[in-house]
Amino acid sequence: MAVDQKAVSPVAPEAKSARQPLRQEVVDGIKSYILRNKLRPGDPLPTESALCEALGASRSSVREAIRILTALDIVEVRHGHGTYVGRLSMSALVESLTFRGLLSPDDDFQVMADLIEVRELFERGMAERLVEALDTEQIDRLQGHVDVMREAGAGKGHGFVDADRSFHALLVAPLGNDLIGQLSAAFWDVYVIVAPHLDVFTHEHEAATIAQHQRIVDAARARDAVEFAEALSEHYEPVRRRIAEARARR
Amino acid sequence: MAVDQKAVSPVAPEAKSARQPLRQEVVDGIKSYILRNKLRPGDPLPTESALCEALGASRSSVREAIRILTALDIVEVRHGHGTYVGRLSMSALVESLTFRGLLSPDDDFQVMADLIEVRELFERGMAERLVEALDTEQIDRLQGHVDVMREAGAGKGHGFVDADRSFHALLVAPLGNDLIGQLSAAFWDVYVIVAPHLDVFTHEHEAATIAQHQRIVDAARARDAVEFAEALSEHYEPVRRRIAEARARR
DNA sequence: TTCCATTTGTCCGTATGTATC
DNA sequence: CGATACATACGGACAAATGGA
Repeated sequence: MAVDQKAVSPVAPEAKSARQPLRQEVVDGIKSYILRNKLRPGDPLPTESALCEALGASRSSVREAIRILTALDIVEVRHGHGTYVGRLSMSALVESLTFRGLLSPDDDFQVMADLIEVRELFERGMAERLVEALDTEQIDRLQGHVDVMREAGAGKGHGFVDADRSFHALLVAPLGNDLIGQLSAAFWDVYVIVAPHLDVFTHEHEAATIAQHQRIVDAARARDAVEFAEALSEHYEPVRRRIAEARARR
Repeated sequence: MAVDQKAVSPVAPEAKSARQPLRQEVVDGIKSYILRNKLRPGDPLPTESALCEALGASRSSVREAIRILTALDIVEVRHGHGTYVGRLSMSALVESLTFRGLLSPDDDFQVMADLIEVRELFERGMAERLVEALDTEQIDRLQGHVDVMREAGAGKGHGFVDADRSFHALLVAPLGNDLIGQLSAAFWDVYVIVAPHLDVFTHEHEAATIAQHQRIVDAARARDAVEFAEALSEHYEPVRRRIAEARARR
């Protein structure tokens, strides 16, 4: 049915100083269009040809602008279907950090160590609030993830790591701070992608890992913030050690 | 002179499942090229035409791939000069978070509140380590930034906010965790960009802000972690309050 | 199922703007 | 100043994917 708004503004004449590349104007134009019409993730955007007309740019420029916005997950394109507002996820951060981790042959281990440290800071720094905020149902779901880890074992492979990822996602959820949850998940993704390339062995000792997660759940159920923080330490310590070992191996 | 390596790999035939768009293959090809040759930020990349030949793609596809990589700050383009390895900064995160903050008319204040909470967590959660790690010279430099804030006042405008930004960047620097510093700076940038659009007044009371920073410096000099953490609380509390007030104003 | 319209993906040729020598 | 190398931008053409008739 087509939205009835006045369409995308035709790009200001820009007087003399057109220092800015045209595609950047198109990027800003599309951003403004989304904001002006208060679109939400998933909402449809005009077709490429419509954007060309509205913004007075060639299809190449419009497409390059869309590519930039796609990389930032501000728009999402479905081949043969259309262009839509993106999910505004942390995908760009994951890509960027992953590449940084893979690139630096010197300090790549530092990148990994930094990642883990921030994740631990999120959980340990919020220990008091977490043992308060976690309700019984959430703790039961945490226990469920630990059980899944027990069943999955080393065998099926990513059933284990998926449960681990979900566990930590659920752990920080009750904070009500989406940013922490998304950053934590993003760092996890980066770690899982980069670690194998650096000979950092993840989850070599499943049994120990499971026990550490169990201790975290038990501490949460007991509402014991100190024990909770110590359990987190015990969980992150071997991760730090594996990174240090891999670093020493080089 | 041209680097003498075997050039970019010509994209695997990909058997049957060529689900992936060609530009994505080009993206991966350029990434691989950088990794394989261990290039560093600032190093030159092949020209567009060279990449076309090497990867067997048209200029359009190569250019769109470059656009994606520039959005992630993995490559950097200088018009009329060439293409280079990017700085791998957090620019993509800033753009993405900024847009998210501007987009959501409902929970945009939540995005801002989350940002501030993470920044405070970085500094408060590291309080013990910070008062240990900060040496006299660094504390003197912190004091210098506070002095700059005093002189700048409300007058010159961004001399004040620049000093504030530098203060917090320097504050977390001794942790030796670049990720924390870069995230903290990125969140600051997002806050400064988004806040004016939400009628969140930043720095309405310069005098109070200066006093709060001074208290942080004094606590660091006294190596008093508890006082240090309390000073940080006093500093972040009015920020949270301003966001809450703006939220209530809607 | 086939056919068809719509939309994005890819390619090419050309012209222009920009930086360096 | 011109010459060269490179990125920017345009417009047209055809291929591929999607969804509906």
